Amino acid sequence: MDLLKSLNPQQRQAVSAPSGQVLVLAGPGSGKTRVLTHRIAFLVAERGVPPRGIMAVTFTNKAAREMGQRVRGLLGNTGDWRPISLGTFHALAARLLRAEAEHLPVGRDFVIFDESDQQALMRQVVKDLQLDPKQHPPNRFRRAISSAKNELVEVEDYPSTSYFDELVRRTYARYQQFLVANNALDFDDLLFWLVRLLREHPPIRQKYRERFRHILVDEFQDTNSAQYNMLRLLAGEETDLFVVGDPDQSIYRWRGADYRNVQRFQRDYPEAQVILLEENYRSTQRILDAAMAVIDRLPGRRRKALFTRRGAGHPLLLHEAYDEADEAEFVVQTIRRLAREGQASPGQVAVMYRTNAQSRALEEAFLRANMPYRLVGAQRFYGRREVKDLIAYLRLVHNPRDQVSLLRILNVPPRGIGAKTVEALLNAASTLHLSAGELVLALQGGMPAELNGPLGRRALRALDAFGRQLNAWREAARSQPLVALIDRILADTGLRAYLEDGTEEGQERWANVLELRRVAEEFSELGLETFLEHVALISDQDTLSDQQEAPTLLTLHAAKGLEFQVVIITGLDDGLLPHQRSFDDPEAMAEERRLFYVGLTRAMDRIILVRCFRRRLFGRDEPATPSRFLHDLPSALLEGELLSLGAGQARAMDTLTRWDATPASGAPAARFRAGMRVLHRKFGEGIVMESRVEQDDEEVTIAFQSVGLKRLAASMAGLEILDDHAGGPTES
DNA sequence: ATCACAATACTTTTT
DNA sequence: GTATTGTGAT
Repeated sequence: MDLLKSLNPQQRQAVSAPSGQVLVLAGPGSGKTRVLTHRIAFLVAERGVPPRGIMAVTFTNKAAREMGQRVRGLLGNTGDWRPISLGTFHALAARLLRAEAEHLPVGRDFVIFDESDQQALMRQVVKDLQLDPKQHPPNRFRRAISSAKNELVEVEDYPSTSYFDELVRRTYARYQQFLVANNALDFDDLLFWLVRLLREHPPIRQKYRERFRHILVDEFQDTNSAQYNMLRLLAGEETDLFVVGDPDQSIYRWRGADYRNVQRFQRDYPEAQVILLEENYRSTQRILDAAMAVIDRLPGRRRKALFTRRGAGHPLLLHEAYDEADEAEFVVQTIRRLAREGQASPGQVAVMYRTNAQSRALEEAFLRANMPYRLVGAQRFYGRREVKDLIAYLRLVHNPRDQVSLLRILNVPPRGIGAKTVEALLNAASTLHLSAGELVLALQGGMPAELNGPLGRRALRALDAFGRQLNAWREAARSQPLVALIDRILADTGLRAYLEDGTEEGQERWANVLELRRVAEEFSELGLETFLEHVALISDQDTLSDQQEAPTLLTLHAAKGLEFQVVIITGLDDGLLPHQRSFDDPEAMAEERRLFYVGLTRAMDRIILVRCFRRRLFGRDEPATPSRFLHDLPSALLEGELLSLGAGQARAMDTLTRWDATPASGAPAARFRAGMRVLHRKFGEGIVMESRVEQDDEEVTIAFQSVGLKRLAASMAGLEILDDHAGGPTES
């Protein structure tokens, strides 16, 4: 039949495999997405499976959307079409949990806490338990609890084998209490609670087993323990389970993903059919050879012989730049050149990097060259303060028990509710056994004694006014479309005037608010709850628009599942890729290697690798050495000046060690020198340890008798020179 | 209560 | 280089 005609024998075998358990181990570019979409279409068209009975789980929402479109394309839009359930584990869990909310400690209107909400909550926990946040960074607890949840470890089961673990145990318990009080679940809870629900309520489990007779999972190597357990619970004897993955592309271990789920699957389902896809339809052979040279150094894996019929192709190009700016400039020029020579249009080029911070230099170069670009990264938008603020308003309207959101916006823009007032409010709320949000809502002119006592008239009036607004918004949420609610909030709070402070930045902030409003317009029919869920579960990849004819800038992680004609990987320095934080952990180093492998295998025709001698890290220039992964690439596959001890390296060393006494022209001469005795109006007397001339100021490090070492900006500090015993010019 | 500036601490990757 | 917290002045 038509569906199978365009496939190779292995793909065909997978697509038409009998219902049961199927594990497809697919190399990069082997058409695994095609296999999945064809399998779904095959089930519907050939086996007569109702689309409603199919659950397909992808890694990102974008992948889910695309898969839906592709399946629709294969089936044609005729007939009585009902949408297939497609989604990510988190979106799926959120949906099922809302449907079964009576079994949860939170209401069906729960909100989803993202990482920054989790952090805010954890700060409250640490404060509540009277721990010193300096000594016990809330973030460490957050992380420990997150991995515990991913491993399905309950609070009671958390080991207390060390002092730290004991603290985690305590914070974990309190953190969960706080979440419930906020009527909120965090990312990890979504999975954890669903597993619990399915485990403890056989009727519910049975219901979904009957509903979803076919479950398909993409990117199976990046599932974590909770997800795997969820899968096992959802799949009964009768379920057709079809998972696709590539252990070599597992890059989310740090988030709890465990590629050993692939082995676990084979152990748990010994009958499962295993199908291998090795033929590559994406890359040229040189690219595959390079990728294999990198990945084959990993021990204990099943080797894949990747091959293609696309021919040898171009060698990989290696370039060493001087610094980040130079690196970025090279990237821009290369894209220009490729376009000029007709090799690749800019829209077919991807620029990849290990850390988000690296995008800055690149963006600057693109802006300077007046070249448009697409930046993948939801953080950039949804992480912005003003965007988060507006979302917090909406969340509070939807769920007044959300204290994290309440505290976030209670005084933004300033409305006369300061720290004292907040404290009194929280105390009163806990005495009255209400959430702070509910208390504010209940005020309506009548003040309980708990607030009347400690607070002055002005503060009471401010709280009351806010309560009235919040009530009005809740009414608007019930009766009016989402955008009307947003407009009402914006008008009532005067957010625009607050944001637009006359600076360019202020304009941009307001523009971001409008952009969020525009996104909300698309959710007018779906409503507030769906909108909030969307913004909570949105992924980086989701922000990649596919229309523009511009190069794509993205992290290597975000590149998973994508392909480009030309891939430029920047920052191939040791410490960046592999990242320094992975050095002492072999498993983490293996993951860095797989990450590089993922980047390489995104390319269809060309790979360009770039690194630089000096890199700005921590705001300071540091020398960099070439990535150790570069040494694994056979030189036969490479083109361009060789790394390490080439002429360039010698030049760099020279630059690094040369004594340069003459300050750059235009820079002010240093006023302070090591050894000087100086007087500071607050810190008193001290001795200058070091002085560095910055852009148009001087950064002085001074040892004070009173407070020890301080680093100050000379122009701000108001230093008085007592005497000048300095020996000579100080240079770092 | 609010602002402005200064010091501090932290940046791997993200659903 | 950035986000958040802390401090002193108004």
